[in-house]
Amino acid sequence: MPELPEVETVRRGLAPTLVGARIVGVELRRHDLRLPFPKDFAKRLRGRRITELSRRAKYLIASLDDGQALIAHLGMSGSFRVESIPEPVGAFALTRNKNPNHDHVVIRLENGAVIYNDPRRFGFMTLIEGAALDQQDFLARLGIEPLSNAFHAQALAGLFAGRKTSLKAALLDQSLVAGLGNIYVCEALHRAGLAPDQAAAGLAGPQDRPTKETEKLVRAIRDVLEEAIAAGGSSLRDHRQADGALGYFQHQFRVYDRAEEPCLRLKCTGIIQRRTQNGRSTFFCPACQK
DNA sequence: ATTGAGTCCTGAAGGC
DNA sequence: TGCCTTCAGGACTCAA
Repeated sequence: MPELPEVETVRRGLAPTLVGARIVGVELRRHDLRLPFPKDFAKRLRGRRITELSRRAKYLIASLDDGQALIAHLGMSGSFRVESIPEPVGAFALTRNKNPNHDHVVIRLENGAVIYNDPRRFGFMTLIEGAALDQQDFLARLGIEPLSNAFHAQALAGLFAGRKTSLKAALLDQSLVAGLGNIYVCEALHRAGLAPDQAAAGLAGPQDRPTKETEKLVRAIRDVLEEAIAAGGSSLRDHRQADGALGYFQHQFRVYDRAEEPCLRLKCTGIIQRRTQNGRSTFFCPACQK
């Protein structure tokens, strides 16, 4: 499931191919993903040169030379792959085990193609005027970028103040901190030694001043995201890097998908538990997460 | 305003 | 073996 580290991995993988390249054509194999493609999507992209490939939370943003921006969200199962021309007709060697029936978008460049594949179609793409980027609803609603300087204990304490919801639900709320998903929230909470079901407001502390726990949580989130990016993301189900390589951070999970296995914290003798919280699986160690 | 439940989708995994 | 059911989850919409 692409969360921030996976999207960043995809960005880094695609950048050498996309930045500076001209789009010679776009082929849509269906009219929508989770959302419909905007009107004249292919036509508005054709002939444009990509000037920059950036990321905001789990969104990829390709800036174009005419001021437009192509926004892509990978949903749960979206991935890009790069193919160089000539594309082998009828050959499946380069599809890397992906069902070509789920190749929904082909972006043709002068010297190759970038193909978007998404079995579950929870992703989407849209095209907006760059000047309106910050006003786009789904981007404007996003909270703090967790790898930015704006993400610090004081800010997090302010966001959590007065929240009745659980710590885990608060961290999954993209309007507070943007880019975390189920896996990295579980991992960060374990690293910080914090129980997922405690009230988020408790992390705000008196006068909304950050507590030691808030400081720990900020560090844990940063660390786990940076380590995951360095590992090329986590390959669960079908996340791969743009060059088809697998990320390997899943081997460093300490709680996610480890129910009934021993806690990996030094000297902790707890057993990892799985519980459903807000309709999502939460993995945690009841012994060392308080 | 905040919060939680329901929804979309397909492939993997488990049960019989 | 194979069919059937259940589950996974990001982010939207809706309702309390």
